[in-house]
Amino acid sequence: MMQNQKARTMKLSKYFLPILRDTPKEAEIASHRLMLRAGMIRQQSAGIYSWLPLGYKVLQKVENLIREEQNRAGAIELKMPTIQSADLWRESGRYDDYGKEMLRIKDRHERDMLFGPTNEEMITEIFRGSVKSYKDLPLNLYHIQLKFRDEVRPRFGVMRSREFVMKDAYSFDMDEAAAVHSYNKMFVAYLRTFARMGLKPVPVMADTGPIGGNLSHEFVILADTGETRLFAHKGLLEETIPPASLDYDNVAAVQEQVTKWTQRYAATDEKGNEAEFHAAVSDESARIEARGIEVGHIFYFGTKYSAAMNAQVQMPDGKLQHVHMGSYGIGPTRLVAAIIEALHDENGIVWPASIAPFHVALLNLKVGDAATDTAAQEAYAQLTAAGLDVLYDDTQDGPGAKFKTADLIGLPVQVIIGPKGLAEGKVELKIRKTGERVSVAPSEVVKIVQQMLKNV
RNA sequence: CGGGGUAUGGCGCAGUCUGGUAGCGCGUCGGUUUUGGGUACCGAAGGCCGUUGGUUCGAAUCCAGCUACCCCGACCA
Repeated sequence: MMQNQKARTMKLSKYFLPILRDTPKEAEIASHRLMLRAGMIRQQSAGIYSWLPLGYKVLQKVENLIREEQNRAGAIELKMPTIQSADLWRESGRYDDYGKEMLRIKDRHERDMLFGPTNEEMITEIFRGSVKSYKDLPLNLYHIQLKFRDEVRPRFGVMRSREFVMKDAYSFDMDEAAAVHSYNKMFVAYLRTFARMGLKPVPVMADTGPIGGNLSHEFVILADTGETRLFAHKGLLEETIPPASLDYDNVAAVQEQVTKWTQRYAATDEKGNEAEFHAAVSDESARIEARGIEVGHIFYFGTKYSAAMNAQVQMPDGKLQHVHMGSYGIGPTRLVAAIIEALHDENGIVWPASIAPFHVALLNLKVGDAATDTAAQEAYAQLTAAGLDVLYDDTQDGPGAKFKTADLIGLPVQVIIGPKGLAEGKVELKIRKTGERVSVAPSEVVKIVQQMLKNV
């Protein structure tokens, strides 16, 4: 508990935050530029990145928020290895199908191994070894783990990297109807996950690609720099997110949500086309033809893997049945970039409070001045005691530099303590997102900051 | 994999055409100073100029090969 507390708040002078003033030349899009400038990531080789402390903090918050919604929807977390045996993939037939995107390696005994690009085979192997009865269904297992796909052309920083983090969940059901409910639960969980991160998710019909199957949706965040082209009804952007109180076991209620979110036309350019779109949405002003970033993808693929790998359960009538499966992916590393892409301004990143690396940037404008130091230290202690994550800029930098840095790293609320304000008995608070500033008495700081955080 | 480009301190760049042993801005470190939107000054550290080979008395610079990285197209979280 004590250690958690320590890790959550930080003095900048003791932190590792390598801010860059100049933009590295390779960074073409805002999120990549800002992540490098804010000292969140560092490239190690093409498509492979280190996550520096500030970036890693955000990544962990994103992962934890995903966890919360996966757990709420009934999925159960486990952890599978990154290195897999080629034999598993030979069983499903994908060892040869996957091609050069799969990183193949040999161990010291010359056995064929691989760095997993996904885990359908492995989870099916785990399932079939332990689950034998329909009574143990439904089951949804997930993990959050590094993946490696040897992309032909990695680009845009962590937006499309070769090594990346993926949350992948796998559902097992006794028949198609039950499997669709499992699919629907993940559909709802995804909507909630992205919405809680301050995004407007657009679920679009998608191609099933090499994963296979016949029911699939991509969750896309609109952004000009996105690589997915999509056609969608504008109404989707105003649709209401399913509430946390939704009963995930209520099949009809969950279906109702999915129906609401899928009744309007929305498809990627691989699945749909312009003519079809225009026919479906006659009102031109209600059409969105845009680019977006794919942050999640869900599939129902029936018995494709369970049949290939012989994963069966015994049914009530005593007969064996191949289980119906689905898989559900979110890319937390890409998501961090997508959030920045969607939420930034000319001064830097604008984090939503739910995933901000710290809640508060505390700026001491005159380090070394007794009154200012004392006031800042007090504010630091009070905010920390109130359970807020604080990054206290206690460096010797001038005020200008501190303001620029604070705007760049985009913490939701800035608490600004300087001699001018203190002379009037005031501390200045600034909301990063709106730029709105208010001056308050030092004793009010915690209360007002908490109010501000509720709205961002 | 096809097309285009780049490689010089942590970041951004100049120097290459016209060979003579490396420079600027920012950052970093030490000090002084300053402090309400990148404060100023003094001092310091840091680069076998991507790599291998060649030409030459001498190569960051000329020639050849290789490698890495970036950008534009087909795949994905």
